Amino acid sequence: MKGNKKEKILEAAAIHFARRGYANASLEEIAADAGVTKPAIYYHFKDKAALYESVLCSRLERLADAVGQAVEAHEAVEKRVKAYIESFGAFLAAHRCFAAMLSHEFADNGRNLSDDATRQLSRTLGLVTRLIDEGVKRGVFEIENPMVVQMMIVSTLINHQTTRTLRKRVATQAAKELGGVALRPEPDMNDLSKILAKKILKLIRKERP
Amino acid sequence: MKGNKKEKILEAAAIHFARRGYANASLEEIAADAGVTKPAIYYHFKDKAALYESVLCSRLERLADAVGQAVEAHEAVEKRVKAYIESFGAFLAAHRCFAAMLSHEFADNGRNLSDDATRQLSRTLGLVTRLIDEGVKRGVFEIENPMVVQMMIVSTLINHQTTRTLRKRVATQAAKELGGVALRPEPDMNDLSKILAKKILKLIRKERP
DNA sequence: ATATACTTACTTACCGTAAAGTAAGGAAAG
DNA sequence: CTTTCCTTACTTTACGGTAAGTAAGTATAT
Repeated sequence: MKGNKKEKILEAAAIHFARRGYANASLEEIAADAGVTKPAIYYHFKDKAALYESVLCSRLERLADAVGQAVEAHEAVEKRVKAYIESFGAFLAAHRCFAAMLSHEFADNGRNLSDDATRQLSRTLGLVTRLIDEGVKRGVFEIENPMVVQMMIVSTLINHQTTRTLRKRVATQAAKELGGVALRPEPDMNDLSKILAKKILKLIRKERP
Repeated sequence: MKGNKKEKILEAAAIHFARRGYANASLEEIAADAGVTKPAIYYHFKDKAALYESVLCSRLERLADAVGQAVEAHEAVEKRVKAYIESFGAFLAAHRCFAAMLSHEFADNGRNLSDDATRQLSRTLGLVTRLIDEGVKRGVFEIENPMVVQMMIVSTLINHQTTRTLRKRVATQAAKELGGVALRPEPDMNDLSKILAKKILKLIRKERP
């Protein structure tokens, strides 16, 4: 009898934390989905917070690694920014629960982020700021406030993923209201990150007349 | 003594719903902050959902009105888009709880949005899509997917407001990690919406060479 | 080889707390 | 003296967490 139950718990926990956020996810439901009882969770994890930490931190770490590697594969700052955005998008597309967990954490002002989680998150967020600074220093980028660009990249990517079904509901509502406005097709995550990368670069590229 | 307690309840509720989201806001705490007891809430509102609805819907309605009026004050599509973004930003700046409530709702996929709330939200979100379409039809804008632009505008504005303190924490963390990187000043909401409007217009404006 | 001791990986049954919601009654205003 | 507005005291439910027990396997001693 191997410890595959622990993996099952982690998988179920990711789904529930993504759907309801930390506080509203129920350990009983997580246990049920994992095919165990609640105390089995306490056998593997100290408490609810430790389970959450385990689920979230592993992903934050992998994200920071993935984005870091993607960026390092290029030399030119423009390519690096493009790689950042696209690899961020690819990661979110591949780990669907993760964007929702981050979204809850953002809404909660990081209430449940441990120091370790904060550190991993800052690895990812700090990188784009450094990239932009680098570009500005080299005279390739021109920008008023790098913070704004960071926000545009990160929140667009994350919200696109998490608000998918809500947007559909709102769009349906709007179509009904205005009568016969066609629902338009939505770009998937990889399309989005490509479009976004192009647009962001257009925004920050220094124009040389 | 007229029903000023009801107003107090609504104010306290807005703060708590903004901080913790619908499910995690406690009626007991709301009542305490409003200077009444919990059953007083039940005297004025049918249940928790009705209180939430009342808090959220009034703001969604006012937002849709404010943005609609700001847009109608202009003729040219470019000015209209600018007015949209800046009035949206101004509204968020003036109603600080509101962005956080929306943020929670986004993270929750609109789980607690009533039909009425969804309708009000779609008034605001649908408007920007129509503006962009209009611009494209008139040959002023050029764009691959209006959805992406909508996301960039709305999620940037909302997340900027709600993640303020989290960003500070992350930035502090990053500064410590890298040693001596200066914390940069953050734009306030009105600066942000002005910068954002300029950038978004730059993005979607059709270039005529 | 087999009995003993111990560990792993759980389960059943329970506790304390906090939350939504309610029943019943009281003060104050007209 | 009735309506409005609120309180005290309660019920119910769901949750995080725990105490205690147990089946199955492993290591050790004889």
